[in-house]
Amino acid sequence: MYRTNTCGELRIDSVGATVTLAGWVQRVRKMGAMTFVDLRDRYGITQIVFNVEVDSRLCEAANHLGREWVIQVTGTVAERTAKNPNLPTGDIEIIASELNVLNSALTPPFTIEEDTDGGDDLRMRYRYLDLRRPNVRHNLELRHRMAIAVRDYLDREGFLEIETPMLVGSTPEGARDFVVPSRMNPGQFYALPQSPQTLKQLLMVSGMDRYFQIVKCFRDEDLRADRQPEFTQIDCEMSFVEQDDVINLFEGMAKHLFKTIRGIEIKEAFPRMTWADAMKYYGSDKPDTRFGMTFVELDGVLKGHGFSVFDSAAYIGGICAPGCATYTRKQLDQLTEFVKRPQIGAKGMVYARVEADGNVKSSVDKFYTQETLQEMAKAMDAKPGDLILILSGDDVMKTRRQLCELRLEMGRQLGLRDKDKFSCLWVVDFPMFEWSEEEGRLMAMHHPFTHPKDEDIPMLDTDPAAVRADAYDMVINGVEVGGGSIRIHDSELQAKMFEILGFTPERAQEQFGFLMNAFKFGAPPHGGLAYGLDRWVSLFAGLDSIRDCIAFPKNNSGRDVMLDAPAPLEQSQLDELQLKLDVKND
RNA sequence: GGUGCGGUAGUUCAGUCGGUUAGAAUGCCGGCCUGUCACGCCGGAGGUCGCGGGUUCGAGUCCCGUCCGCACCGCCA
Repeated sequence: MYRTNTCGELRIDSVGATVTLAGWVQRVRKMGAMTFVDLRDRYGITQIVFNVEVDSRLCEAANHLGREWVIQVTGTVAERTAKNPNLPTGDIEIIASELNVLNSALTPPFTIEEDTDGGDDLRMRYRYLDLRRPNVRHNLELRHRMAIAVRDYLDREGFLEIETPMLVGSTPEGARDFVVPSRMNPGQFYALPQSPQTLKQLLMVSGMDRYFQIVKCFRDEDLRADRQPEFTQIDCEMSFVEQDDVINLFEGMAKHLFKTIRGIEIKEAFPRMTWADAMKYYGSDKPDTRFGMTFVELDGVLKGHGFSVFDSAAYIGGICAPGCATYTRKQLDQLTEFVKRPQIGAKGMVYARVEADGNVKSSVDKFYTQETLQEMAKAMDAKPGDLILILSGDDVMKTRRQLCELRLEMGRQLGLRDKDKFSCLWVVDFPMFEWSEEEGRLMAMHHPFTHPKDEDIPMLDTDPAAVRADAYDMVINGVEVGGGSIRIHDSELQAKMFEILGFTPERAQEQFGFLMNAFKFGAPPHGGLAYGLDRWVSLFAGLDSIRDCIAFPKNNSGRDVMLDAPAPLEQSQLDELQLKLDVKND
């Protein structure tokens, strides 16, 4: 038996017991005739004492232990003379009578502590050491607890967890596929699923009624702090439901997660905001609603006064930053620089302070009378001491996105984006399609299986761009944590959708015939939703990157630097697959 | 595909206007120390300044290229 107890469980009531512990050497403190060793495992840290007077040879052996050596210690639990209140086991220590080195270890390249000195790259290269650190481990423990809570909730709601294949067919719409060559079918390829979308719809045709799966999805697109090429979805689908049924059930799941994981009880229903309002008031389809500063459109007030920038603009919008009239010229210049950065792309920024006496002083005073400026302040509900920031542009959507960035930056500067505060909402009534400049055609905003709003179906023929969808996203603190839709279950409507998306009937049949054919065999009305598990965990753990809650993530270039993948194949493997490479090196 | 920031000791970083032997902290090694827990004190070792080229009497520092990392834009039905 390697151990009788873990390094995290012994307390004062065990004093006198003989125990054996095993773990990693966190630190050795030599005091001369006495040596302390902090022994660590997943459960905690326990202090081991070696004393020359008790056993000089044992103490000498302890003096030669290195960091991260794996040892086994037998001894007696004793009450400490000097207790450590920072440690759960801090009231006791083990007076060692036996020491067994199970394995020595090289000195780790970075410290295995709460705040490591290792950079991201090094941590990923030695991820197995990084995972020994308590905060990374806590994230994985949180992830585990969330997965358990999800299964618990969905099981009680009658959902079946059903696995769908990882080797599926490539689909043209959506993200790029990761492809897998088939040896038995030379020249042909599987694709890894971007999501189990069509398969879960087929499960509804099968009458499974309520399905879920905690499942890996794969997308061969560029990475971000919140995007990995393989990520985990809580994927769900239900039959005989309308939008409200799906929203209510998964709002219930969100509340269940908040309660069981964060101890936060949310009684009231999540607000619902139309996509159009989200764009109008926040300039984003995933607004951070932890704070206000919503957009006010100022075209009516500020146009036609001879200021050519505004007079020629298609959109003028402002936000009111409460109490920020004290911003210095330097701070305002920095904000202007911020919105002019290439990633944001605004041409400039106009500001106006509401002074203590109610007068408005702006950077464009020479174009506007005090009366007009007062009218603007009133439209924005600005009070003395407030600061008004205005952006304009000739593209409404682009300018709103720029103003969105400015709003988020102001929220950050004013400390309004507290990681321990949560603001949830549903964004609903997404447009069915969006125009793709690159493709020169309409693309499905959600996906091509999304049901249009019943009242908008007549517009499919006349004005498809105006059609709204039965699609919904859940947004928390500006993070899209999940989304879904009611699906089309009628083969003719599905065929029409492909036609609008520019598919020939032949190609639609070739790519999605299996689905449209299935719909002809009695498909129930159905809909569903997928939550992003990585994002949920990151949100609850307050992480800046989803990498910190994934055991073995990829780096910015999609590489696993520990495994050194991807990597070239052996020629023999290529031969077996009958593949010839033509790699361009330029 | 693009933009920005970064790459100097095992690690995290500093390094002025281009100028003598490239520093600090931490880690590592050795010594001292009986109540430490970020122990303390003394001593020591440790450098291809990412790589290649250029400018210069002289380059960690300036220029060009390149590789790598991070954040972002495009992209992500």
